[in-house]
Amino acid sequence: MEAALKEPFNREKQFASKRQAVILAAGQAFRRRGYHNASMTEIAKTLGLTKAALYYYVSNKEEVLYECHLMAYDAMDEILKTKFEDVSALDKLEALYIDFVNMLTASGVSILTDVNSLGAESKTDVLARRAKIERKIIRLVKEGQKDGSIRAGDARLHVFFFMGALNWLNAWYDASGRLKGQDIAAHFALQMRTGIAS
Amino acid sequence: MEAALKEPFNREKQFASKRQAVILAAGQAFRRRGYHNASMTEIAKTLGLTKAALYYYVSNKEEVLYECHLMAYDAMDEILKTKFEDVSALDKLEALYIDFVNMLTASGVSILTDVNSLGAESKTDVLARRAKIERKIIRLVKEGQKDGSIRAGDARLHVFFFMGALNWLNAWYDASGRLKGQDIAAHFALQMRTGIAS
DNA sequence: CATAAATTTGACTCTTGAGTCAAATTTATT
DNA sequence: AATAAATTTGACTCAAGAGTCAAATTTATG
Repeated sequence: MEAALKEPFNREKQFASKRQAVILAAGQAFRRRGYHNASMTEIAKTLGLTKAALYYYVSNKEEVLYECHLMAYDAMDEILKTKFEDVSALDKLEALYIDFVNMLTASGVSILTDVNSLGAESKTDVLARRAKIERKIIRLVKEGQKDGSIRAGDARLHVFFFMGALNWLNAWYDASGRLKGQDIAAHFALQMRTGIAS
Repeated sequence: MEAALKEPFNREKQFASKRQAVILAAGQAFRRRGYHNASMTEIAKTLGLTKAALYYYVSNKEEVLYECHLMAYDAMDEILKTKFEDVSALDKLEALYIDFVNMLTASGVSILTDVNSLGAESKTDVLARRAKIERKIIRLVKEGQKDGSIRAGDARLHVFFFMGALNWLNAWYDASGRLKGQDIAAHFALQMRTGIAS
C-alpha cells in the first residue's frame, strides 16, 4: 500500500471515523424511533457490533445524542458560511434554505428535536447553538426587510414558520420514498420564498 | 343545590372530566418534557395526586399518550367540519389554519409527534387519523388549484410545508411569552397563504 | 352516624435498558 | 511466532420508572 493511502488508516483517524459512524447510526435510529425507544443494543446491531463495543467509542448515550445535535448544527453552520455577492437577502435565504433541505435529505444528518433528554449543560449548549443559528437567519430576514426583498412582519415569526417545515421534514422524509430530496428542496424553497417575499 | 346544577356532579361525568384532566395534564408534560422524560409520578404531582391515583383513571401510560394524540386530532377534526360558502379554497384553508393555531395556543391541547412510543395498534390508529386529516387538507389544496386560488405544485408538499410550521409551534410556543396566540395565528395564516397563493 | 361506594395512598414488584469489566479476540509490529 | 496494542464480547450490576394492591380515607346517602 502506498504511503499516501496509508493516511486514512492512521489509528486516531480510524477511531474518529468509527466514532462518527456510531453517532450517525445512532442519529438515524433516534430520528426513526426516538431517543428513548432506540436502545444502544439496537444501534450496535445495525453496525454489526455489540453494545459493549459502542462504549469503546462513546462514554454514554446522552453524549451520543449531544453529538447528534452538534452534527446537525455544524452542518447548518457550514451552510451559513456561504458568501454571496450582489443578491437580495431573500435570494440568499432561498439559497441557504435549499442547501438546508439538501443536506437534511442527502447526508443522513438530521435535526433532532429531543433536547429534553440531554443533561442540563448539554441542553443549554444545544439550545444556545440553535439560537445562534436562528439569530443569523432572523438577521438575514431583517436585512431583507431593509433591502425591500422581504415583506414586513415579525422576523422571528417569519423564521419560526419556515424552520418548522424544516424540522418536520425529518419526521416524514423517507430517502427510499418517491419524493427526491432535490425536488423537495426546490418546492420548499419556493414556498418559503413566496411566503415572505414583498 | 338546584337540580340543573347537579348534572355536572353526576358521577360518571365527574369521573370522565377528571380523566380528561389527567390526560390534558399529561399532554402538557409530554409536550414540555417528552413522553419518556415525563414520569407518571411527576404528572400526578401536578394534579396534586399520587401515581397510584392516576391508575384509577387510566390503565397505563401508553393509553394516556394515545388519548393525547386523539384529543388533538379530535380538535382538528372539529375545526375541519366548518362549512363555508362562496369562498375560494384558499380562503377556506386560511380560515382553518387560523383556527388550528388558535386551538393549539389557547386550548392546552397539542399535537404530539412521538408516535413511536405507542404500541403497534394505537400507532397505526393514530397515523391513520393523521393521514385522514392530511388527506382532507390536501384535497382542499387541490380544490384551490382547480378554482385558481392556489398555485400549481405537489399538493402534498404544499401541505407538509405549512403543517410542519404547525407542529413546530408546539416546540417553541410559550403561553406566558410575549407573543399572543392570535397574533401568531394571523401571521402564520398570512405566511401560509402567500406561500401557496396563485 | 352507619353503611356503602368512590377515591386515594404507601409500600411494594418487575422489567427494561444503561453502563461496567475482566477476559477473549483481532490486528499490527518486530 | 512472540509481543503489545487495539478492539470486541459475554455476563454481569444497577437505577428508574411503570404498574399493582390491600388497606386507608373521603364522600354521598338513607
